[in-house]
Amino acid sequence: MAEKTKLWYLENFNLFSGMAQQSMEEMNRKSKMKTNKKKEIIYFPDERSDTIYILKEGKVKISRIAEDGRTTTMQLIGPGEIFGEGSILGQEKHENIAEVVEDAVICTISKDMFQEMMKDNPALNLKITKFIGFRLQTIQAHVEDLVFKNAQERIESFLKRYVKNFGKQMVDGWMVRPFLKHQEIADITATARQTVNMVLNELAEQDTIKYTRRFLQVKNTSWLN
Amino acid sequence: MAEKTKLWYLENFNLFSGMAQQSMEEMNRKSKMKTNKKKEIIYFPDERSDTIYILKEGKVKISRIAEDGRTTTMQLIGPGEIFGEGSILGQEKHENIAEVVEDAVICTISKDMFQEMMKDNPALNLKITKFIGFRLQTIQAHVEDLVFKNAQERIESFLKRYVKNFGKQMVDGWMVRPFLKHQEIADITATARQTVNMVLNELAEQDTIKYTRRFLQVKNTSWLN
DNA sequence: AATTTATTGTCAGGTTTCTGACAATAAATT
DNA sequence: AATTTATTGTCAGAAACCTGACAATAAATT
Repeated sequence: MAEKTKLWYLENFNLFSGMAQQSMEEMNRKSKMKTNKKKEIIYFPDERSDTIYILKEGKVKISRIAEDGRTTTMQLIGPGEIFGEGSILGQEKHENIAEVVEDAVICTISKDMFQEMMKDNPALNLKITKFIGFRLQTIQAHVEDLVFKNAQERIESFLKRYVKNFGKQMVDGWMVRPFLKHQEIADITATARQTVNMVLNELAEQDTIKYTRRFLQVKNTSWLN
Repeated sequence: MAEKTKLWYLENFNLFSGMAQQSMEEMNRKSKMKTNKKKEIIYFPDERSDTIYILKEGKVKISRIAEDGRTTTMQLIGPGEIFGEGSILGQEKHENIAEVVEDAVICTISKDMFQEMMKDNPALNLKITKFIGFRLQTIQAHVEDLVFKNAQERIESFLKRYVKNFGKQMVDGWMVRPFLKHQEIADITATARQTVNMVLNELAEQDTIKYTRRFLQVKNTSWLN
């Protein structure tokens, strides 16, 4: 496999699909690419937000911490998504923590340069706009889940989304690897670790899923809806 | 008091402050103004979203309904705020219901015209951008409240926000009028009507607030933080 | 003013889900 | 391979809050 240059990443990015060659090279000049290991923190709450981040590989977790130390995950960012979008929405500071949960390749570009590019690139502008709209919808769906669904339903519908977003279809159902710790699922679904354990084993019991600490396999595909 | 023309409203709108006279008149031509009575529905879920709404007077409630009929309020829109912003974020359909909860004066403009205006009006563009960022923050704060706060805390912090947003400062504390039904507060805070009742009476007990069905008064101002 | 309707007040279960505690297992380290 | 550490499995008890039921009060209607 050929070495992956930053331009290679940018070109394979649907955010930039259809962008002129010239703009592409401009983006390449103006952005930086970095590899971040698991557990690295990309930004903290209260840190100034003047950068936007584009994730090419890996996973990043966007979360919040309460004063008493409790934690909740707002969203999991996967390849092809941007984060830190608050910077282009005029937010001075980050409210969230962004932490790498699977070794990541991240492109960064200063909000000023990005906005400059958006100004004379309507296609990019439109894509960002749609992305923001999508983000807004996602968070509203999160609220809806918290209000209308019970713990078991929240856990199940998260698992479904997780598999659809990050899994691969195989002969014997869907497969995601690596899997998450129960505590991580609990943080995402606003439940307790023990409840996650219970739901997971119930699903395994009825042969809907099979899992170890390393992978999650959905055996009964119709469960995915 | 002079009759309120639409132009009068537009000019007193901070969304358009600093806008050129010419653009102002263009906006006036392109938008419509309407008065909506309490309980009128501005839009339903699944309705096409091709309009943006600017609220000058009154209150509008943005909410969601589950299949089983349960309801939750995502936000209360007050004078000076826009809603239906999904239209300019590329969302085909509304996910929410927008319902007038206090007789309202609403300006509407088609998303196409609005985007046209944004294109050659950087100041307007910036304001909308910031507004969207603010909306995103608000919803994230909603998630945070649901996860970290218990029912009592959610109700209290909603009351504080409500008073700060919609109340007037008086010699003897803050005053909001009209007040909300307990069920409405329950819908906003994702609690039960009876719990709202309990919290409200507890606060009245300790002389923090005083309320009837018509108004809410905060007697102990330090409670507001 | 009398009557009807809507909203608030109160209370007793009942449910859901969390907490804490510890054992069992798997993974990582030595 | 043996030992240490991290994660998962299991359970009992507790807390928070909801549900349902009905009475009391306020508002709206006649």
